Formats: sequence, structure tokens, C-alpha cells
Amino acid sequence: MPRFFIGPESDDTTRERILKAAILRFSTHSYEQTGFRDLAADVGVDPAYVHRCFGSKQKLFHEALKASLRPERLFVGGSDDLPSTLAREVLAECGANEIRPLDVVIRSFSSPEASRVLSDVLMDDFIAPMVEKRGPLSKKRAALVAALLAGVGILRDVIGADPLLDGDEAETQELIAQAIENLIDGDADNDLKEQSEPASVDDKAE
Amino acid sequence: MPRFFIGPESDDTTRERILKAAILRFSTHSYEQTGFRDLAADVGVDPAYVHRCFGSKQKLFHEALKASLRPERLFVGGSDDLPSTLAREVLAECGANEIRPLDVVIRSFSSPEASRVLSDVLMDDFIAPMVEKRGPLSKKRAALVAALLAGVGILRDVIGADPLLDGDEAETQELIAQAIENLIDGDADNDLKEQSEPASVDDKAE
DNA sequence: TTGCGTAGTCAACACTCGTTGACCAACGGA
DNA sequence: TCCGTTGGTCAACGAGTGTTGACTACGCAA
Repeated sequence: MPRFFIGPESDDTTRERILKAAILRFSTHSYEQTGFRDLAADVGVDPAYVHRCFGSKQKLFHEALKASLRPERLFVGGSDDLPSTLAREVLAECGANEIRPLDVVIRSFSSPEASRVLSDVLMDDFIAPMVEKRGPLSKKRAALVAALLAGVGILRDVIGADPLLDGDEAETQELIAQAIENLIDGDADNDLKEQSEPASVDDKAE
Repeated sequence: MPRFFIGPESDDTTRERILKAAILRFSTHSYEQTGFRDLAADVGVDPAYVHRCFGSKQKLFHEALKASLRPERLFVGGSDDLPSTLAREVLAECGANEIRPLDVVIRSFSSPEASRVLSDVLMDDFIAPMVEKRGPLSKKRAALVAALLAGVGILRDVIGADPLLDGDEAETQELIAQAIENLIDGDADNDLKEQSEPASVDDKAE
């Protein structure tokens, strides 16, 4: 059961085939590492054509990034299992032609050209949907959840930090899920550790 | 009170002045963005010389990164205030010629050349010292704390995510501190939410 | 005075990259 | 038949990169 379809073996238009190839490359390599020439070789066209199709590298990245984040797959269903769903997704194995929701994001944080795109898309297509679907939740808390997920993804898949790669995966997943739950529902008032009220809805960041 | 001294106005050797300039540049720009020519202009020498001083760009980055992480400033003192210390550090403002412990780290996650260095240094000079100084703590939990800190730093300073930039900073800090505390002391066994025992020391990642 | 190591400069090599303008082939409508 | 549009190729430009080898200037020791 592929988590996210990306099949190059379809009869799409050439532009769509390039876009899918771009998503796959951007989920494995950084913005700067990914060149028009590599992309063109993947699809079997001229490098100049992939440029003409999308106008500029930045626009191509924008489209690929937007298509790679699929919030409707993450923020559905009951709201209580959101932490474990997110924790599962960020640790999930995935085969060829599959990508996870944050794979493209975590590869291209550097490069100001890419991060200008990332800033907008991450806010509109990840944090905002999470706030919308998950009921009372400030954008700040959602951003912190995104930060944790991105950080784990980076340390694990980009850097290759051993403690997150081997060992008890179920334990890792549970730790992450609990931290997310804490970020969502935890009390933010200093020195008050009891959680009597159901999370204060203080959206100062809107 | 400067958090981390980096003063170019000293009478150091030229090599040391280059290294300090590199630390400053790497804390603001990514590995790929930072060129020998920029660095040379900062110090006022020839680009070829900064190369000869360090052998290669990767080696220069290695030295700069290692000098920028200063674990002895973070993991000292009583162990109970570690979460709030870390949360404060990652959100701290800092003026010119000052850097925060993870500033260099969060700028250069991309670029395989840099991440190969990052992997080792982050493990040896951040996660390992944290485990050592903080008593019973698995490397996995320490890595998750590092992931959260890095993620917050990236979303806030690299991407420029608004919800983490404006709004109540004290609340943000408290949320992060609680999440860290949860990652350090939280119970990892599934479906057991009470925290009676003082954190199981299960170092399967060593 | 000679010689040598150190500090530093200069010009250039060998790439790689995004981007562009000219060109070509096929097709559908007038 | 002509013609404009679409899909696509080709060669090249211009800028940027890390890196290298040859060279110069200085200070110190024999």
C-alpha cells in the first residue's frame, strides 16, 4: 500500500512526468544538488525544456513542494490519534517512488531561494491545515509540532544520526507521539503543571 | 554579556581570524552559500590563502562547526534546569559577533559534504556531552531533544516562520521546555501515561 | 652573504550551473 | 496551401565555484 503515489510509468504529459521526477529528486537531494540536467536525464528530455516548462528552478521547486505535502492524508479522522499518526508518518519506511509528507521539506532548508518558498508553502499547506482540522490549536503550537517533525526527519534521514536509525523503533515513535501531544495539549503557563483546563486557546499568532 | 565570544578585533594570527570569520558566516549562511572569496574579503586576504590554511572547504567547516558548538556552556549546573536552559538558548536574541550553539548546525543541513561533517560533530560534541553530563539519559532521547531544538531553530531563524517569531515569547519558551522535559523524563512504554518511576534507563542505542 | 621556511599574492584551470535564443518538426484550422 | 501554435532540441553564454602551481616578500639562522 503505497503511502503516496508517484508513478513515472504513467501516460502523463511530459510536464507531469518532469514534475514527478522532480518530487522524487527533491525528496532525496537538496535544492542546490538537484539540477535541470539530472532531471532532464531522468525523464529523457533536453535540460532546456524542463526549464521552459516551469519558468525557473524556483517555480519548479514550488510546484514540487506543494504537490509533495499532502495535508489531507495527515489531518483527517479523529483528532485524538493525530500525535501517533504524525509520529508514525515521520518514521515510516518507504520504498522507491514513494515519499513521505516532509521528505521534500527536510532536504532543502538551506539555500535562501528554496527557503523563501518553504516559508510560504509550509505555512499554507501544513501548519494552517493542521490548525484548521485539529480544532482548538494555536499556530504557534502547530509550528512547534512541525519543528519537531522536521528536526527528527533531518537528524534521521538527512544527517543519519544513529540513535534515531537503529534501536527500538516503537519506543522512538512513542516518545515522539508523547512530545507532540505535550506540544498540542500541554499547559503553557509557567510553573503550572496540572492540566485541568482543556488547552487554552490563545491565538496571538493569528 | 556576550553569550559566545567571537571578536574579530583581536590580535590573533590570520588563521584564527579566518576561522572566526568563518564561524560568523556559517552561522548566517549555508555551507554552499559561504565561499572562500567572501571569507577572504571579510578578513582582507587572498581567497587562495584561506584555502591553503585549512586544506579544503570541508575541513574549514569542520573546524568552524566544532568551535561553534560549546557544550560546556549548556550542560553544566544542576540537571533539573536543563530543559529551560536549552529552550532559552534556542530562542535567545544575539547581536553581531555572537552566535548561539546551534546556529551553524541549522544553516547547513543540506549539502552532503556538510552533513557528513555534521553527523559526526553533532554526535560527539552535542549529544554525547548531553548524555554524559545529564546522568541517566539514552542517546535516543538526547537525539530527539537535539531534533526539537534544531527544528525550532530552523523554522524560526532559517525559514522565518511567523508563529515562532512574534507572539508571546515566554509561552513559546515554556512549551519547548516542557516538550524537552517530556522527551527526557517521559515514560516510553506504550499506553502507560503515569510517570511513577524516574525514567527507565534503557540505552539500547549505545 | 647565503639559504630556508613561513606568510601571502596572483592568475588561471576545470568545472558546474541556470538561463537563453535560434532552430526544427508536427499538427490543426482557415 | 499557408500559417500559427505547441512540443521539443541544440549550442552556447555568463557567472560562480573549489582548487592549484608559480611566484614574491620577509625574517631568522648559519
